[in-house]
Amino acid sequence: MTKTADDITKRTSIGAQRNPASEEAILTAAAEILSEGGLSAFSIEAVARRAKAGKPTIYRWWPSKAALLLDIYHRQKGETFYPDTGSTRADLVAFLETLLGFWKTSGGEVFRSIIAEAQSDPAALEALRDYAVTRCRASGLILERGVARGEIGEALDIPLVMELFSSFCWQRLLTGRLDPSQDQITHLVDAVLTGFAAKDRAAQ
Amino acid sequence: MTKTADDITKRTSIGAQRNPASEEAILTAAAEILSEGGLSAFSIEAVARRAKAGKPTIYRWWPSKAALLLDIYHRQKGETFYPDTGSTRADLVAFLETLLGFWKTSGGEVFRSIIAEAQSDPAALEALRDYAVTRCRASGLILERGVARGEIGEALDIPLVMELFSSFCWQRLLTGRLDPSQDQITHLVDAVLTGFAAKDRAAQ
Amino acid sequence: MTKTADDITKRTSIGAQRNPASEEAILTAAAEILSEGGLSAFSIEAVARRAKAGKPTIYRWWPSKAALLLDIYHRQKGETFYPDTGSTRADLVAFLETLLGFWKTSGGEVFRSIIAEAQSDPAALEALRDYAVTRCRASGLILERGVARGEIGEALDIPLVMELFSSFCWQRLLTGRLDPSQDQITHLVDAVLTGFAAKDRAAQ
Amino acid sequence: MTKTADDITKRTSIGAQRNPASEEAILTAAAEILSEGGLSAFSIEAVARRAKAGKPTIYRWWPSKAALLLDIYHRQKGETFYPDTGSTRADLVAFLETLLGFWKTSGGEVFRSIIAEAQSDPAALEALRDYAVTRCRASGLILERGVARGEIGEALDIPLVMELFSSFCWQRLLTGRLDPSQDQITHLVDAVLTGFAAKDRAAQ
DNA sequence: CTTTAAGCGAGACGGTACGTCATGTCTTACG
DNA sequence: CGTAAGACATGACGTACCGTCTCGCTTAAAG
Repeated sequence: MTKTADDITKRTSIGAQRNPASEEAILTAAAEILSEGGLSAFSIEAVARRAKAGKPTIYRWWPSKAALLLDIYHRQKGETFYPDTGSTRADLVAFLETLLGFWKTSGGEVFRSIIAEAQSDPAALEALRDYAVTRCRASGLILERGVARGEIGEALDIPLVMELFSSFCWQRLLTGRLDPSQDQITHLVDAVLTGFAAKDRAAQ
Repeated sequence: MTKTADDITKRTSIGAQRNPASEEAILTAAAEILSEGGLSAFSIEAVARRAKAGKPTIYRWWPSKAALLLDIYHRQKGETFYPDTGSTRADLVAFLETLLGFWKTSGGEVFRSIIAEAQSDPAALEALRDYAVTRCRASGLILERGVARGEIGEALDIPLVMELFSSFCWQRLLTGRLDPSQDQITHLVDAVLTGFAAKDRAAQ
Repeated sequence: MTKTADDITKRTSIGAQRNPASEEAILTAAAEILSEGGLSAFSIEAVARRAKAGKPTIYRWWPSKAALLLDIYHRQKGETFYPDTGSTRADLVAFLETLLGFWKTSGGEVFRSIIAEAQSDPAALEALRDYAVTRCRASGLILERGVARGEIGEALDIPLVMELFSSFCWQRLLTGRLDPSQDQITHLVDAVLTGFAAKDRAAQ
Repeated sequence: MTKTADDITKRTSIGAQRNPASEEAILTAAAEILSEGGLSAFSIEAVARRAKAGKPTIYRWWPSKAALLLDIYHRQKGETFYPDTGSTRADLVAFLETLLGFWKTSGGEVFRSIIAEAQSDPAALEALRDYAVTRCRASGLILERGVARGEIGEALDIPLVMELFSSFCWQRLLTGRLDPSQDQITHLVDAVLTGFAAKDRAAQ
């Protein structure tokens, strides 16, 4: 994303249809404001000012602050791939590292803003809930592959366990601790994967 | 807490010292507003109005909205006990159920407001981080007892694992899904405790 | 001015331009407050409340309380005419009576508020000074006609003398004594016009 | 006025009576604030802060801001003398120059604050009115001497004419134009003293 | 080939909340 | 009882955003 919100010449209506240049400018401006000043600097006014857009234009297409935030997030995230190394352990470690890494570099500010916004906006809450559930199901792919390989028992509630892992990332994001060591991540994955109940008991 | 913010007659200064009646009235009013209208209804103005207190009185003692929220939370939470049933599994299940239950009935609205607030207030973020770390360490008691009993290996990073469990609760709180079934909780505890890697592999 | 600030139904924006209905409502409300409660009741908040206008709308168009007061005064005063009876003496008497009369019935409260405000607001002070100087020059017309008629010598510093007469009115306004008798006014005009130095000396 | 409000060591109650040191400190502090920041900087809070006095101490002895201002003014003004040069004209010129000069150097800020305050405080208005009337009567001494000398006819309403002169000074004070030239003052005095009606008419 | 209808920027509108300041009253602790 | 100190309820200050509105325009599609 090399171009910024400033490189407009003069946008105006292109007829009775949504102007992609305005949409572009608004989303870019919004993302910039968020990354520069955080959620507290993020207001519809500020976005409109920066994007040189009218406020009604924003309200026309995004009913709330949260909707705008969600749009920014999806545009930044792009496609999500779940690496397939052949090992559930490695896949899980990669999953956690990728997510935390993405949030650390760019998307974190946006996503934590979405979560914050959802706490006072019921519609945003619902969107967030749907998103979270969907993501847990999608990322379950990692464990499903493990089941197929016979690494994991079939009785496991896969989305529930994936929720556990993603929750850990959420909590780290929300408390500003996105930098767990490589060791911590592998330790965590190992602990959950093999269970931390003493092995002699498991052998009983 | 049977009495509400309304049962004051006429508060005034009691000299050059903090008036406990005002503090009481403010915290009560704040808690009521939060539980009735959620975070979006929660403003210093509204608290002052309801508590029949002056805004400066609030700002004098609570530097920010977040500080007020934290105070409310601590007052509602009271002492935290970690049940000791003699079984790590049962202790963990009880821990999760207690936390989710507390959030479902009263404290949840407050705590999710704190998290939201922390996403735009650096000081609140720090307070939240400290609180989260402290709580994970404290709740580690459950696993420490397990280690002492020989149920759990000594190599385990206890706070990290407790973080996992509490994160799950956070995520449920933040997505408005505080009602996992009893089964889900036990399933989750079992999965993590015994590991979900297929047992024949563990036996290898 | 028969209609009051209350007879609005529902004002709103009429586009990116000043809404005359709002301006009207604000000025009317401000004038009413001033005449009912005096300067101490006059606050931007109170005006906004009564005019059912937003505070920012007031601040957008009137940078200060003083600016608002000046606007009210000009609107109340309307055009100023200096009667031409053919006699300087009669013109001066009429001038004083008209000014004192106007202040007694409606404009006095406004003008003394402007003077008060100017004592703590440099911009208002400047506006007041300009106004005072301009008015003294304009009312000099009365004496200029006298000069043209040969009633008054040409060497007289006309604005300075008019300042003297208007000052008298100011002082009466500011000390709440707007009711000098007809006799006092004529006595004053005569004293200044013919000089109060004993006539035998003038004849020397 | 060499000592300032700061040279206190530690004032406290001297028993059940007014503490002169506090009174002194309060008046000094008030005068300093007024001369440094003008009326807009003048508040009971600020005075208390600077004088290191309790607010109730101020309220106990001065019922209003205006009372405090009046006290400051009287203390600054000291005794008033009306020079007696043997010539009414010279006496009047000296009177105007002395008054304007005093206001220019020190007392002006205080007096214009009193006038401003009186526009929103009925009690202050009354005090100001009484003061103005008294002063006009007292300064009438100048003209009374002229009458005694035969310079001025006996029919003149002396206080009314003195009001005219003092009004001129008030107006200059209130519009921030305390620097009329020597010429203007003498011109004014001459104009009023000898009358500005053309002499040929007076001779008719 | 016009009309029409929607989108656009701009920005004013009535509001609400912000965080700060001053008001005048009150109580305490001390002398 | 007078004092310094300072907390209290109240309410105005001036600012920032909110979400809605109308303006004057531009342009693609419908008649």
